[in-house]
Amino acid sequence: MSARFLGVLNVPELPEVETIRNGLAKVLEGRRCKEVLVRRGDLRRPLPNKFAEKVKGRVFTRFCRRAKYLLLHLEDNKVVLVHLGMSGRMTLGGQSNPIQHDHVVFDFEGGVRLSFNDPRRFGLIDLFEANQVSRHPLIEALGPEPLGPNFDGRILTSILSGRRASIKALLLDQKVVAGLGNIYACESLFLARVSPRRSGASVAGVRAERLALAIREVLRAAIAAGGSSLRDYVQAHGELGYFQHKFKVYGRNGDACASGASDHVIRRLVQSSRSTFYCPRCQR
DNA sequence: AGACGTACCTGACCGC
DNA sequence: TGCGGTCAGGTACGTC
Repeated sequence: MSARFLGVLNVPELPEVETIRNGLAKVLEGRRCKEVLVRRGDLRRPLPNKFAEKVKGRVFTRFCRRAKYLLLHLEDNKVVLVHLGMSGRMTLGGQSNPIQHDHVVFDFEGGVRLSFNDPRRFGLIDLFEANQVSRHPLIEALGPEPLGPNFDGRILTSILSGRRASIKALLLDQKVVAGLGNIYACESLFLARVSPRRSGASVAGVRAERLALAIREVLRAAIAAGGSSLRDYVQAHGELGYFQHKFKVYGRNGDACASGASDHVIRRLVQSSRSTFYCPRCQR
């Protein structure tokens, strides 16, 4: 098995984490971890004490996700929580020498190696009891899972009610909707034809319904794209080329808007010191 | 409470 | 070729 990235080229948001979860589960679910090597423990937070000793020898039983968090369940009712931050990747390969920024390396039976690689070290790894997942400080305050069965315009309206900040800033708040980052927040607002400058409270009723549907559609499409390249990857055993698909507005300042209207141009603006890309004519 | 600014971190990119 | 400056953004935290 040649080393290759099971990671992302841009920032990992919900769809990327879901694709990684799926890819890892296929290879690692039910496998015993034989060895853990911590090369750098000073991530966004320090690795838990004796992390390697506690994970070594355990079977990884289930691979789950909440928002942008990976939850890797162990046989002894513990959970390894992984957040990829800005630049984190999970690479899956054989046991060649670790490369730069491979901070934690897991060797599984069968000669499979999982590496947590994160140049900026904005990511983190934690370990705790499985029955504490919903009470974990990083998980507890998260907003609704946008692909969950209860996420719709009604619930979005109630979350946004009374909020005066811009809808764009609010979509980045993980307590409002869990799992969106800058890219899919922009893409969702474009698909919903909602202006990023609107106040949260003004997104209600039909408009909130449109936005909720758009968020789900954008995330589903991205996961589907990730899944299809995952199949290519499994067949080809090469490097993953996914998440290269074109975004409709993100990073496209000055481009023609996808609506096709000749006078519609994508613009960039800065909100909460983050870039927003949108079509001022389509999005109201 | 919520809105905002800043820090964390490093690779990529640009201009000189 | 190299060097310094700037930008990118998820999240935590401090401040008003």
